[in-house]
Amino acid sequence: MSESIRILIVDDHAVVRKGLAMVLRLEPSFEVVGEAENGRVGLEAAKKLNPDIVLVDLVMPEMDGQEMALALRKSNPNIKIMMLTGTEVDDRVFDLVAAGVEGYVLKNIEPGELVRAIQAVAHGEAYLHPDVMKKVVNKMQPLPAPAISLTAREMEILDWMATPNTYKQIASQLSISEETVRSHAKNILEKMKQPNRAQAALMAMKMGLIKL
Amino acid sequence: MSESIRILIVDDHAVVRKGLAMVLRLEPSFEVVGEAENGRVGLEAAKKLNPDIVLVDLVMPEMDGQEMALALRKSNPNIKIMMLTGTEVDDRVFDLVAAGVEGYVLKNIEPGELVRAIQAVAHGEAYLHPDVMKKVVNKMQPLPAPAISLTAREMEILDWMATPNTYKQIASQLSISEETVRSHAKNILEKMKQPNRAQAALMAMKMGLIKL
DNA sequence: ATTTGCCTCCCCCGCGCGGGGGAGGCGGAT
DNA sequence: ATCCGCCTCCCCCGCGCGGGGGAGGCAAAT
Repeated sequence: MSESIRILIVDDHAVVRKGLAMVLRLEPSFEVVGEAENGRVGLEAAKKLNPDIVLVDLVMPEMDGQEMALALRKSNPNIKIMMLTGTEVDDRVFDLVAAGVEGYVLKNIEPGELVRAIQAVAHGEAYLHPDVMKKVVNKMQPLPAPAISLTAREMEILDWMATPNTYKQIASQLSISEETVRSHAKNILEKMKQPNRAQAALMAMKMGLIKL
Repeated sequence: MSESIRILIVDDHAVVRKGLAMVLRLEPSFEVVGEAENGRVGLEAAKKLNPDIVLVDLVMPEMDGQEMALALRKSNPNIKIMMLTGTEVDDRVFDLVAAGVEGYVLKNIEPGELVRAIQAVAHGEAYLHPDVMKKVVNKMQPLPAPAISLTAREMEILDWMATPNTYKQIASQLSISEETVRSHAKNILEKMKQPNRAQAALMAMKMGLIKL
């Protein structure tokens, strides 16, 4: 807050760059330090200028925003990345947030909101457009478990089946016979329609049945 | 937008309830239709009043916000849930968003922001406090891969190791000898320091090395 | 009181797999 | 021209595990 926020704008349309720059310069605490017309140029500019944050258009010729974001993340992890796209939420957003992109806004955002978004991201927060956030949150929700009803004991065994322990080891942990564990395991595999421990464990993880 | 947003407030502190109600009534499009002092009461009130959205304090006696949210989600999935907590972001937030809670704000939120958050959630968007969002996004990022460098071929084999196929089947798919697959598998397990296919597959999934 | 679901325990068989060894060809790096 | 990483292929051993049986006890539901 004490120092100004140094911004680099990367977009293939000159009009958009100029427009963004104009809007952002209205904010006294912002300093637009550079512009670039595609990912390749933007990447080099970012390395030279070392801005606090880069505003990157997702769709660009030569090198798009996705590639640039991944590359920049590797070379300069301290530079925050704010992704800009059209009104549609792209599925690439998952790869982007997974890659550590801090911000994601749509181009129809209101200037005031954009300013707040940039401030938030520059201060170490994450800012995702509501639509994007909703998509991300939805993605987190475990898949609709297709009618798999395991008993409490079976859930417990399933947890253990996702560990390196052998059935014998699991048995001694639970103070029951190995045969009992094998019995439960058989029922679990049948209920889950999985051929072995490995697949059952993977399926359980996908459905959120077991902790990661 | 045409109709007003009907709100139910659930918090164990009367002062907080009154304060919230007062703030929210200032917004003409809001209608506070009820208050409750704990989850159990709030749950019944919600079923009777069928509000558009419930503001729920996370920590309450008798039945806390988590329990209430899960129960309400089951009985009335159409009612939006906005969780309120102190200044600390609780780890339960993961279970909550996974359960489908649409909103999560801290109590030090500014009134104007709270109004906007409620409007956003009521309109079907998701609103998470920036700190919460950051935590959630971080959770999505694959764990920092601790220096596991697999060759291209090994990555390919690893993918297959996460499937139900036997090494023999994988071999025939790739048109190589089963022995070669076993060879790669041995190297992979050693590099990943995992005792078997199952653990390697789970680890690969956690690290985002393989698709879900 | 009978049924039903759940947990418990037992036997046998075959095979997929982990772990140990070794070896040859091929391409890039130096 | 030599070295080294990668991919390829081979052998043997032991055991963990999947799949097929069956059985008894106990509590809740009916």
